[in-house]
Amino acid sequence: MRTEIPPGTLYMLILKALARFGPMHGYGIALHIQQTTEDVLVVEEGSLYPALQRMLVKDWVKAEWRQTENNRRARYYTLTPLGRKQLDTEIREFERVMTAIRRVIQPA
Amino acid sequence: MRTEIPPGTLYMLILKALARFGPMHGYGIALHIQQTTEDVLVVEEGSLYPALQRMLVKDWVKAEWRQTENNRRARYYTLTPLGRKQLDTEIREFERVMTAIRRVIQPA
DNA sequence: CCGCATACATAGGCAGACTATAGTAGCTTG
DNA sequence: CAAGCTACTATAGTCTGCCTATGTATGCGG
Repeated sequence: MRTEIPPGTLYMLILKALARFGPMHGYGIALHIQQTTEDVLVVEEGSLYPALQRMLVKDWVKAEWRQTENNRRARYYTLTPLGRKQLDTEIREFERVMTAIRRVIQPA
Repeated sequence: MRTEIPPGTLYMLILKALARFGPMHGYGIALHIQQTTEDVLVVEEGSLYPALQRMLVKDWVKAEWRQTENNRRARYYTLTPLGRKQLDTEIREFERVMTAIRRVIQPA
């Protein structure tokens, strides 16, 4: 059963994918997330590409048109230093909030 | 530093509070969540009361006007059987999604 | 050459939380 | 005993952020 991406986690997932594997194109990022989570998290195209555009503006990633292994045109995204910093921030914040939620739903 | 309630988790937090402590009024629920999470999660009034109204309609809770310990008028909410079932479902779903996210951000 | 997978992009919609505002009533303090 | 603070409920309107739907283009396998 697939789920929507929990609001607020999309940037983090994308940034992390780029941090792990270096430059990737959008389609590849989506595929990676879907496969890593065994289809639990599926990033729709209508979510992904607008998010990548916003990330370009924020200077979290930079983009470059290249050829894929399949000989197609694709836009490869690379994490910038600012993007890496953002990733750290988002992961820390995520952990903080999840810890808080656990305190409510799993009392000791 | 306080955070917004992650969208999709509000019902779960409210339901869990009622499951733990039995009937509570809205204000008490909000206070409980805030204190349990050491001010990380603060439920705004404009989030809480509309949520409780929706939960009444869905028959997850029932409500009853009573006096508080401080001798004030307040509306006490009680979990219904359907509400308890909903809580179980939401917690399971939450864990499933969090596990998926961890697979992406904390690769083994 | 047809169908499918790959790949990017945008417009518009909707859910769900927030901000702002409003009101009532009991306690507390000077 | 008046004023102000706290407890408590409630609603209208806004905004953020992901989704649905749609359109375009191209390479490869049968």
